[in-house]
Amino acid sequence: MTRQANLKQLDNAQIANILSEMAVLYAMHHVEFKPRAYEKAAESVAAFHEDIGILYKREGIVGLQKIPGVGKGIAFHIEQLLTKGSFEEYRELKAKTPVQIEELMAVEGVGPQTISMLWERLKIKNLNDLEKAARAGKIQKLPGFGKKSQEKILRGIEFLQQTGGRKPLGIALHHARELEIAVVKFKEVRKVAIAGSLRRRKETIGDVDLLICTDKPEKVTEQFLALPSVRHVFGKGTTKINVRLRNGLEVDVRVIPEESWGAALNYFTGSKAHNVALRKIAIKKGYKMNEYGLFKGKKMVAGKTEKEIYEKLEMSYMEPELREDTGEIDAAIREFHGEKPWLPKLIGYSDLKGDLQVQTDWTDGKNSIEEMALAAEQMGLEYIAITDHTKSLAMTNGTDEEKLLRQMKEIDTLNAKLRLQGKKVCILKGAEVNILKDGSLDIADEVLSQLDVVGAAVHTHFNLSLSEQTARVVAAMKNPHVDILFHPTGRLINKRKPIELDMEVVIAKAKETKTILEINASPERLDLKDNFIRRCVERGARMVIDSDAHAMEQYAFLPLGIAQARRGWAEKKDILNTFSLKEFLSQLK
DNA sequence: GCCGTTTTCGGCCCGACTGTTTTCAGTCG
Repeated sequence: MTRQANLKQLDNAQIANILSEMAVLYAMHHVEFKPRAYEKAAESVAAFHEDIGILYKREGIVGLQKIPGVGKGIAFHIEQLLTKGSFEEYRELKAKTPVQIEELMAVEGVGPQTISMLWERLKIKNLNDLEKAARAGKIQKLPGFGKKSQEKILRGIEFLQQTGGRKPLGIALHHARELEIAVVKFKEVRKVAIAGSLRRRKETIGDVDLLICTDKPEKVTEQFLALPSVRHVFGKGTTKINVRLRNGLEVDVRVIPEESWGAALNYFTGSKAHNVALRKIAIKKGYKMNEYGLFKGKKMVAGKTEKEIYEKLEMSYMEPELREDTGEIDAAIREFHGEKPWLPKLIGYSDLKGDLQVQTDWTDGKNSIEEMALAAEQMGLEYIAITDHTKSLAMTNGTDEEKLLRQMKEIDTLNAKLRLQGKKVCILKGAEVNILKDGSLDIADEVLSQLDVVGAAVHTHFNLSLSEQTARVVAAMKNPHVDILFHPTGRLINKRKPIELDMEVVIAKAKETKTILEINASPERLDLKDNFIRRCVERGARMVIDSDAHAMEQYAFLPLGIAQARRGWAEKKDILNTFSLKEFLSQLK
């Protein structure tokens, strides 16, 4: 079993990056069909629910071929990546074109053919070279290029340097909704909708797709371009405009006629993979499908609503969060024909009854326990757990045993006061206990046993090896007082990588020890992320969705967590804080 | 290179817009 030994530490994201580089390299050399094959494989690897290295250790090359879009050829390449860190074709192609593909591709408007030309003619290898060449006016002299292409490249580089490309869901959603409100006020606008990855609630957003339904496209585009929030116009046509807002967000606007509303909504919501799969099915059934509708010959047979399109294709309606071509279409077809397993009945956006991670001014929160409780009641919650940080997290003024006991008394007093005032919200005694390097906790069991709910979390030693980190977290889950594992992978979106954790083991142990895994809804965390949530659902491990609020207004994070749960195919029953207080408490250890 | 309600061979989604052209390639979603 040579494959057991000496695996290079390549994670899914790194493998996906190399496969996607292969796609570009083949495209640069005008190889047909391979680019799409590699790109598809890269997407599945990036979204795969398990660490591919672990999958390979367990099941070998045959296991790798279980990844959608990965056949014999690419499985072999992945094996090479895992065992040797590279593979022949990759080395050869890189030798021919030794350029920084990922950073060049990130520039808006730059694709494989441009990169190829830049290398051949100007020996441009990276973003730095590109910027210099553009500033020196060398790009506009290339065949097929001109002054405008050169300026576009410079703007693209500037944008990348400012933003790093993608914005967290929470921020993009907020800005997009403001825009939606502004547009809906235009007189000639009949309907507005946010589409794209934002409608699917992906954790980060490249740009906003805004659909506008109107009979007067010229007038509406004119009004839109005159909005004070529009800073720069990249392009405008009769049905499509592309702008950058003052807040840095890039927006694609499509103007849609009423009869095509559903087709356009479907088309621009994506994902691309979901669309491609739908269109293939449409073709098989003798239709043609585009953003204007579903057509039999020249006759439009559906398009006004998404539902009627799906029905014509003999599938049930799929919620936007499911549309990633990861099994939802098969499930929708089965459901339409009355066969199981059906699509999940996703947890709804108003299904949460509690929040199990709330910090207060006892540590690093902004508001008092009482303020947080009253705000929770306003949000329609029935219970919250106060989970201030514990002592080993010195920078947050963490609580020790003595302080925790005092806080418990205060919570008793407050609960009594709230009852007298006729309030319904109940405050649970909790803590966000630190998991120390060896998996033990920084608060004594005797005190933990007096709390209603105990959350444990990793806040230090992020760099342990896979086996050490997994063992550490499992040890904490085995503690009979630990009810919830908070933000299990510790990642910060666009800032900090997740800790090395064997999630298959963590999920199995969570089930075994009756430890709940948290979906932390804080916009910078969204941890667990969607693919792990889906794995928990499949394995029957239980979860909660928490805001991790450090201030009253942060309960508004909860819908972001619900969105991730929906992307992970979670139903109400999978998320324990959809239960009433009594039911919830009965589920704890 | 992948994949199968047309298939183990022969296909592989579709349209808008831009820039530099004068009929189209490249990029994007």
